[in-house]
Amino acid sequence: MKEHKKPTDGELSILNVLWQNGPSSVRDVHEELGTESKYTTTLKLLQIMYEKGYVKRDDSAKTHIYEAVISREDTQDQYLQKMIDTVFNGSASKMVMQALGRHKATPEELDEIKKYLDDIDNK
Amino acid sequence: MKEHKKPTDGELSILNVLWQNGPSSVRDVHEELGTESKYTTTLKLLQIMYEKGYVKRDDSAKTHIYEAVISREDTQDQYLQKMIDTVFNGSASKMVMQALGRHKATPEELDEIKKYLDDIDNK
DNA sequence: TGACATTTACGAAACTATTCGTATGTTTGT
DNA sequence: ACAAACATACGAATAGTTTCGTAAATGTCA
Repeated sequence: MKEHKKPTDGELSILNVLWQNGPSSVRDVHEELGTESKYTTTLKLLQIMYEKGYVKRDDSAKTHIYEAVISREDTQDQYLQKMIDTVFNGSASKMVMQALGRHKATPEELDEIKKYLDDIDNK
Repeated sequence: MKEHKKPTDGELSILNVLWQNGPSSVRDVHEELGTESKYTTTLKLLQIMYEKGYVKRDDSAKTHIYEAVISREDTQDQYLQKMIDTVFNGSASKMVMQALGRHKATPEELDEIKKYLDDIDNK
């Protein structure tokens, strides 16, 4: 729940891999990314993320294993908060409605969201 | 509905002023921003935004007047789409529920969203 | 062992965004 | 007209991110 700075785009794509797959080697991450860029680029990024405290690593073996330290939810919250503040003038509801309007959520999704809203009310 | 690249943070803060206040001089924008940075920084940013086609300008008088070309809604959509894709794995409903979850929305806003959902149903 | 593959470490280039200093041009007021 | 105030143009410094080349260390296997 600490406050980290918002990860960069490159860092975020790596975090997505770590959140999805759990602790991974640099090579695992690199291949999962399926990126054009070189292996050492992924390595460098992970090293930077380590210095920033976004990931921890097990370097007891030759091949280091990296693991996300910041949670997906907290990171999502950081992005959400910033977007609400800077793009939607602080209005979460505007953002939500815009998202529902243009992305044509399925009826099932809309029902799910309604239920969710009712749950919030009944608390 | 054209496709521009996503504005940078600095550009976005300027666009917010232009959307809010309409066509404005550099000085108007600069003062409205209330930023620490110098006047020429705001000027430079606006000139760059002009080159990128984010704004148009009336330079018939000494003091140029800038006006947003890209719409607030389209820009919001660009940010939303990117965030949904990169942070919420493509799920708009996940994003919505996370946004509503952590007291980011007031009870009034929640009601507003409910109404909005009902409207969608009844059509 | 010795050649080869794999991995980390490190420095620097490339790119982008932001910031500002300075030069130059234009308007205003006396 | 002339000085002061204000505006734009422009180049360059700064800062952050991403990229990669190269070197050094470690592991593999015939």
